[in-house]
Amino acid sequence: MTDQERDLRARLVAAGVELVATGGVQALGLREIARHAGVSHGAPRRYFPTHRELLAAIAQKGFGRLTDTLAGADALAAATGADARSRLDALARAYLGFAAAGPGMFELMFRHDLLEGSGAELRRTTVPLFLTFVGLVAEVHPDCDDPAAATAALWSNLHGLAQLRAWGSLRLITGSEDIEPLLRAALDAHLGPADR
Amino acid sequence: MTDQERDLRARLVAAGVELVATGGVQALGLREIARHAGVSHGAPRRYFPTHRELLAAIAQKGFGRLTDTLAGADALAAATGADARSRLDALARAYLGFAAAGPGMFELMFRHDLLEGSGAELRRTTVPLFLTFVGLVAEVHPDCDDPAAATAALWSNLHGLAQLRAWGSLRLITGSEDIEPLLRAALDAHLGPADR
DNA sequence: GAAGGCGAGTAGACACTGTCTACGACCGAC
DNA sequence: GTCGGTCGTAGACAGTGTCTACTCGCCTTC
Repeated sequence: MTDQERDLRARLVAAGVELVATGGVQALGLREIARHAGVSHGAPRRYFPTHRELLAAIAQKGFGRLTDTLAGADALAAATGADARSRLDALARAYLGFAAAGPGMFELMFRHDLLEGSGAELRRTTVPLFLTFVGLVAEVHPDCDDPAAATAALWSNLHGLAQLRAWGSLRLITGSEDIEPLLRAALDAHLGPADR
Repeated sequence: MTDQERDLRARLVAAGVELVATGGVQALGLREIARHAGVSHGAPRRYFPTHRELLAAIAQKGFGRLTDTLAGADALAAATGADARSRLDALARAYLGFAAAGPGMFELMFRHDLLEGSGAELRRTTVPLFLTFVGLVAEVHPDCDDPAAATAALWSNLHGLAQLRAWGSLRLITGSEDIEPLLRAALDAHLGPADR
């Protein structure tokens, strides 16, 4: 039994991460998480006064993993001597990959009705990451007078693509589940065509 | 007492539309909708076997209104002799305006956990509208070999912007709630800079 | 006109949820 | 050895969505 297993707080969060991966957001009932962690339904209250605070902690874990995923992808791209455009490409794919790998967690992370109050606090984790995004965009568009706006526009496009796919709307609209041409179109639009 | 008030099915949907506008998705409890419609909690079952089917009907109303809103905005723009680019501009603003005017309904419409099964069916309403989008994009980009992909990319960007704003992430990232520069950046990226 | 059938809505039960409160077991400090 | 505090348990409570009688009023039919 590791320290992490001993600490109920961490155990509850881990149980939530596991549950949301297998059963989606609706599997994240307070009692269900407690059961999965092997404690009674009243136990979580000691660490999380309310159900939402527990969900927020689980989502926090998700934001941490997203940050790690993106940072890892960017480090990998940078290590191979990729230019800014290629690094943004890698980041975008890592973002969409994260959403596709854990759609339940991805949904939780942006369900502000479940995280209300702590939502903005949580997403603060991704701000430093956003700044590296901005730096790369500024490198691609040296003459852009508002790189933050351009980056936010690109960021929101990735978000939209991730959710279009999660909702299964891609097939409805384009007749195919393949997100690749859409991602390429989005990146080309925001960053200019890739020179390959 | 109008016909609509007499027909409980329509009355329940209307109650849901009203509730989601004032109290958000979490106000859409089955019993709460029934109360608001002035009937007992068992009554909806006659028309909607399950809670989700009632929610789907409410969301359907939302998709209808979105379609009307966008069609109205486009008709207005077209009537003033606007070119394709300006019409897309108007459509984009109408889309974001719809999301901002009724964030609860907008959230419901894309909560696939609540609408699962009927979600794709619902969104089918917007497909014809999407096709007019594609036509306008093809007009702006006559040499584009995949206008559907380009349109889906633009569409997803608008989606992302709407949700970034709904989550209050704009201030977090750009330091301002103003979506205008982001919308402008997105439209410029996907459609080229406006010639004004 | 009376009787039977049927559809619409009511009311209660059921299992479940999140929250709250009282209780008990444990453990280190004095 | 006893006290105090922490941690988890167990039950109550109001609320939920679903399911199942049951009632009432209307319409058809004889």
